[in-house]
Amino acid sequence: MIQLNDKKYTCPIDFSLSFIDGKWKILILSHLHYCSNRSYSDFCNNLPGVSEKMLSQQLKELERDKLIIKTILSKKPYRVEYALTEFGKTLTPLYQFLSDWGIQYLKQNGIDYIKDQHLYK
Amino acid sequence: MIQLNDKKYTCPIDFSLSFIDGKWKILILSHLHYCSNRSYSDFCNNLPGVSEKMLSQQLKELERDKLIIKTILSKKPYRVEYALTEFGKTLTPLYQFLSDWGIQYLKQNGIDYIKDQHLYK
DNA sequence: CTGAATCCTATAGGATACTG
DNA sequence: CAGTATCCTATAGGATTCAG
Repeated sequence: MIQLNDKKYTCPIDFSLSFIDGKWKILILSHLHYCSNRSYSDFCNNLPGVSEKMLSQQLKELERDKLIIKTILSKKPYRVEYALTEFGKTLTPLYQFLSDWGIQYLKQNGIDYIKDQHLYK
Repeated sequence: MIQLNDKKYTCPIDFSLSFIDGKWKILILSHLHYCSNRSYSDFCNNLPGVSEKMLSQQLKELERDKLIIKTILSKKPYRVEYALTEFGKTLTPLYQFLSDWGIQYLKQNGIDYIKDQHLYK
């Protein structure tokens, strides 16, 4: 049992997972990976089904864990943008793998995501 | 929006995640990766905190998704063993990365998991 | 030993309305 | 635009007991 900051983890993987648990975190991170500097509403529009509550909650946790950083662009009109930190970028192989793995498996099920990407908007 | 078998996914990553969601799946899979052919009670003993309900539920889903396979070793006494399928092994980079990433980050927090692994049993 | 079945609770998560 | 706050529900998940 690993202990760090009053929390316990059964193994390193369990520890890693603690950064990316929650329904939307990996999707938020990967969106930032493929398209950096996104606004709050960008996420709303590109994460079908996310509720505002979850979005702001997960964004806050990701920010707390230093995986993303929020920059206030202007006070009025109030504008912000989110981006991956250097630390958040160290998870790049994760997004990449999950994406590649999914694409490959979808292909075996007759769905060519790359070729027909425009269909899946 | 990608549709497959009556389910919808926002992107390939979302699709991949559908195989590994649930609190214990990745840990179960990684345990099988590092130590193949485990029995039901092996999991009970090596996944601190897992309830029997969750364990059997997640094992069943993993089996349904063809990521693991259950072999009945003997009828009486009733004995089984679980192992990764070839398909399940295609997720190996995932376990590996999450493990490496966690170990590295732990190290930066003064925890040398490799060297002191015996302490974390 | 390997689970399935029940029952229960906490929390994840959604919908909506509101604020600077 | 970028969130908060509130209220509500569904489900994840735990504890325990039972069964082949």
